[in-house]
Amino acid sequence: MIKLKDLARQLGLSPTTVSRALNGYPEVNEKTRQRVLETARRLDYRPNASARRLATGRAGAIGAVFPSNRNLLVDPHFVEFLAGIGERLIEDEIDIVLSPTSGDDELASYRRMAGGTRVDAIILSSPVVGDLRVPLLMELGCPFVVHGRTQSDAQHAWLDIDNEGGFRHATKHLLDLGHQRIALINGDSRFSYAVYRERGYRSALEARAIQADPRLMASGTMTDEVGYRATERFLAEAQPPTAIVVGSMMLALGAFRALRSAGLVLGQDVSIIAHDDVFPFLNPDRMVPPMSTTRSPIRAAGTRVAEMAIDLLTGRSPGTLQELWPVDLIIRGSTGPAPGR
Amino acid sequence: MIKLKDLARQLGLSPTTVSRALNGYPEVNEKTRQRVLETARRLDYRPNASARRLATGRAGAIGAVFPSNRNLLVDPHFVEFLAGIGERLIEDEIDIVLSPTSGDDELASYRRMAGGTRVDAIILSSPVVGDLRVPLLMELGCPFVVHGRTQSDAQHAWLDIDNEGGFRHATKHLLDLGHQRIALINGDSRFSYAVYRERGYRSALEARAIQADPRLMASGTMTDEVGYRATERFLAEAQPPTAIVVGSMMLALGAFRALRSAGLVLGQDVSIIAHDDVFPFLNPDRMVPPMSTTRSPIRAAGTRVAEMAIDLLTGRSPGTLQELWPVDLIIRGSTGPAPGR
DNA sequence: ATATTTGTCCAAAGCGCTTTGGATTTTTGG
DNA sequence: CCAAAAATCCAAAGCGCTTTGGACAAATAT
Repeated sequence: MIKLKDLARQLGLSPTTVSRALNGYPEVNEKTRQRVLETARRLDYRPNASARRLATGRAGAIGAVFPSNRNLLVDPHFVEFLAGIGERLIEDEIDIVLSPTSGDDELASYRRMAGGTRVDAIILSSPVVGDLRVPLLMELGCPFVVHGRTQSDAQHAWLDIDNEGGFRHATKHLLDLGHQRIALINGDSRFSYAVYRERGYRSALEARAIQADPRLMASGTMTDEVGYRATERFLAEAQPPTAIVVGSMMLALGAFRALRSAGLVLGQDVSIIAHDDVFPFLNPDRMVPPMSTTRSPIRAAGTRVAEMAIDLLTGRSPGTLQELWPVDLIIRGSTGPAPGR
Repeated sequence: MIKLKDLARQLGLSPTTVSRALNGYPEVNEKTRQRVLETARRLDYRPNASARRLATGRAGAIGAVFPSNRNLLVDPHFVEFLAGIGERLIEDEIDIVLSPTSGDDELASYRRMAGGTRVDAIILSSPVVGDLRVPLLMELGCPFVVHGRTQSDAQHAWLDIDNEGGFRHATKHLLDLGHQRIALINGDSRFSYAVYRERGYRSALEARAIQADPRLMASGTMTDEVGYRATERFLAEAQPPTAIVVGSMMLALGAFRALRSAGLVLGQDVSIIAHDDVFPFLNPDRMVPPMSTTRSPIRAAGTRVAEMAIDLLTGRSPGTLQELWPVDLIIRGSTGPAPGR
């Protein structure tokens, strides 16, 4: 393994000059730089990452905590989001450092990451209501970006989608189609996005002076099964819903399954609008009937969040890095007018 | 951010002694060690990771390449496997460094990881037939463990499950139940595990002098959709199969869906045995009917592979780190005797 | 009693890179 | 043509830790 000093000796130059040539500093003759670059390539020189990190004080890595502890389920949303992060970070040759959490000491994982120059910044996803990680990271003084919002007033960088607006819009659309009893299958209510979504749902109903009915509301992990059971429960009601707003495509698959079991036709007997985070393996357009969705690619969010993390490192203040992305409503075959109208 | 020198001054000791006390070396008085440990905790001392890495020459991290490029699909298998890795690595406070791949220069990602002390070892998953990554890593001299096998004779560490045996066993079981036309829905045939599985399937058929029928064989990405389409195709045959061996639960879900669409009853008209990598969100026991499976938790494999990577770093030779795990066959309600028997 | 070992601790030399503060040469301006 | 400015390069001092090779005192052996 060749090192900088070797390379310098090889070239008859000082390590200083070689380092500068390699890192694009101006105080080196262009001809020399080319010579250095060429020789470095030829000798397959790879700078020692640790040494560079120590000298610069930058880790060249961004951290994320692997939330595999939460009921042992590795959320595909997180993974897709991570893929988005990766897409951006690779451009700057920045690594992703994953710190898996064992058990409940999730905060310890963050503490470990933030301390000791392991990473330059941390990306935090799926915040819960009153998330303790945010104050912790603020206290530790580690730069971080949140995917989602916390209710705290802390001035930190975040990127969120307009969950409230999206769900209000979806619910309003169903109301416009004449639906009166509209159910909600939400994500786990501890997560702050679920709170915003419920808020949007409720506000659309209230605008028509409709009282939200707890018997038509469910929440849980975003799995097929939860969607199935919730829908089953709704259909057993004396007055079952004619439309359902659903928090994810996985949940919607379960809901779809339950409808079919009950002999009901999607888009006719019951309408569904589901939130689509856009997974490569789950295309709402290719379903039968195609699924109406509120849409916001979570992968793109990851890419942008990574970008924001990089901005943070170049000195931008966290307060100026806050974005709320709109959510599209895309109407397809799974929504229709309320039956008998 | 307090550093070792500060801590030493604070304690009236030399940095040497403090370092040794902290790292558990014997040549330090037990009382002194306690005093150091206590003060370190009180002052919240966190050693600089880069400095330590530079001094020790170890990165304290293990690398994995994020295969998000392969048709943009982040495989849940990979994620669950990663979770298993994390489970083990956290015990030794070892990070996972994820290097996302952009486009087709996957090899470049490996090269980048292997060079420059970024990681101490690399974990390589889902090898394809004639995988180029293996010779590359051998050439680069970077320790690595493969999850799966390559057909090469290279003496490297690997952990694989007995895909061939598992699928032979499953197929044989169906034959024993009187099934004559047994289909196979396999994973993408470029992956070496798919090759082993097909081999197992074929050998069981051949043992009964049955010719494998290409019209009853399909392969592709492990998604619900692929499973659906493959089954649809099988059912359209003049002589449709009465049983299907399936490469994953996702594929099986699609197959199940197709059977239902065709008005067929799972476990009666058509039997299915699917390979179960054990996902927390997909329980074959809770399906209706429960799904018969060949079972091998991929998460546990991750944990063991991580362990092997650690062993590799403590000097064990790669050739002694090769394990083939058996695959259980678990019979549930989705398998029954061949119809009319 | 002295010689040897053992237990504790420390000074200083790295690890491989970046970066500060010149030194030396070349170019420019008057 | 000479002084000032610009261009080009370098020596050496870190970055914060680990580790080698003692130093010194206390315990043990001779």
